[in-house]
Amino acid sequence: MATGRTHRPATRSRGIPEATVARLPLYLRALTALSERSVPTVSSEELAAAAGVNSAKLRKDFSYLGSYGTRGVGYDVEYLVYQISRELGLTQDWPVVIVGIGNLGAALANYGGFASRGFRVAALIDADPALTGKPVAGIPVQHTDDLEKIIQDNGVSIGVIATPAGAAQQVCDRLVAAGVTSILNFAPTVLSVPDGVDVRKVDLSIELQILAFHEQRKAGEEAAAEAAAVPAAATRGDSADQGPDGDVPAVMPA
Amino acid sequence: MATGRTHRPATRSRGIPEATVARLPLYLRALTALSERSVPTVSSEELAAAAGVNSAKLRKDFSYLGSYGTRGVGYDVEYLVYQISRELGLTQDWPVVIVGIGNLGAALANYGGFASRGFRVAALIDADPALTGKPVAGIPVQHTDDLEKIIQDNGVSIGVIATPAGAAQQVCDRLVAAGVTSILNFAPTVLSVPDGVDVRKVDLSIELQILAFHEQRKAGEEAAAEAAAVPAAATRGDSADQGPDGDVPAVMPA
DNA sequence: ATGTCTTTGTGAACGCGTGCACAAAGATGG
DNA sequence: CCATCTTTGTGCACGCGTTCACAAAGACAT
Repeated sequence: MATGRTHRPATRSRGIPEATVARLPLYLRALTALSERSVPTVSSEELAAAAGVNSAKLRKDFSYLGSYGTRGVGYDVEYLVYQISRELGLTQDWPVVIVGIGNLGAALANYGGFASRGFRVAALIDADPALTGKPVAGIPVQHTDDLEKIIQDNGVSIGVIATPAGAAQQVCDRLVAAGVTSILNFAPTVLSVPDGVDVRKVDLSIELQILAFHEQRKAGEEAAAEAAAVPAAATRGDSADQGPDGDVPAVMPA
Repeated sequence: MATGRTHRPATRSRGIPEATVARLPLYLRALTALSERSVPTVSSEELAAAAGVNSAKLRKDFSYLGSYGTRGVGYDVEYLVYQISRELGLTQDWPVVIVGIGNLGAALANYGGFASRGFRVAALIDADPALTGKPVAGIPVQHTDDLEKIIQDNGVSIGVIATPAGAAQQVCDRLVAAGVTSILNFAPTVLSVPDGVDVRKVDLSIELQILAFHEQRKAGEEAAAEAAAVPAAATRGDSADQGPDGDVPAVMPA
């Protein structure tokens, strides 16, 4: 899960809870897969399993959208695909610009999951003059100098920042000034934006750090379990073992 | 924010709430920046601003770790960096393998944010024989056939999946069977894993879809505001306008 | 038409996370 | 040594999200 949210606190957009909105794309993906297999209807139980959530939660989520199911039968797959798409705004075309065409930016430009969901990469932008004009994923890279013009000419309202951390805030400011109101930020920085602009953050190293935390805890529990398996008077209690629970005061400096 | 969690429900690992764990890397980043500027101490207010959170939340988060502050002064930067690093398990070395060396995998291999936090890319693995032996980010790509041996020889417990969706579950199963217990998944699929294995998911298109939802809502509100600005009897109420609130029944099929 | 069976939609209870507001703790100056 | 000032640590209340459990609704067979 990408972390960071920077949303208006809890605006309950049109009555749909934020947590539900975050799951709609999940349901949509599962439904699309069913649709491709020409499955006509699906029960909340089946769909929930496919999306990896609790069925009660799924039903409650759908209840915020309306009463789209048929009791005793389930949900019509095609109909639900359409309803969720419409709710998410995917029935319209969203031109997107990607700023910062390094490894990550190039990967994003090549990512297939965008086009299939109404997102169109309108332009790639980079500050390096050596890149200007070079095609990436079939689209020529344009120079940062033209950022404002590109945004306005294409009516772009969603921007993706894949620059180094140092450049992110500056790029963000220019995007916002040019009219962008939603930003997906891959740079490891906290962006400050005016009210009315949404920022979502994806941070790869944060995800790994969270995994490391749980990994460490698992290792600690294992060690504790092993220690507990040894009846009583094993080699223990002496060196505090510096396990993840080695809560040594470590000498407060200053 | 990467979405998807697939964690044990609410195990309150060692008493530290999951939400707090997710913010620790944020604090750590801000603190590291301060440390590089040789700032000796920082107040909860300042640090909270730098990390983009509420200061009360930050203090409560830290209170789960222990009483590491000094009233009237603030927190010692170096000390706190150490404590959070230790808590997250970043004081030890975490060998990581990346499976699937396409655009995204290559971007991840080149990502600098790993090495600086105790993560070491132990190996790159891909199923394409044409890639085998080719260096990416200075590391030669190895073939999927050797996956199990690589995991075991390097004592890897964290795996990153950057393969196409179709291959993800199979790769996941092999990783888990070989001993991996934490997985960061970039493939757009729900992975099923046995108990005791943590999966975190990062899905680029989901993030964009959530932004699109809010973007659409903003456009709708704007339109509504404009309509409201016109006193009363404007051209309205006729075609339902098909705005984001055009909740047309749309003819239930089936 | 009536009964049975399946599955939805939701009321209600509960738990987690957030933020306020303040008392306790320590620094600092006289 | 005392007063004042700053900043932490936390008790408390509130709201969101999750889950249970069940009544209502419709399909389907007889």
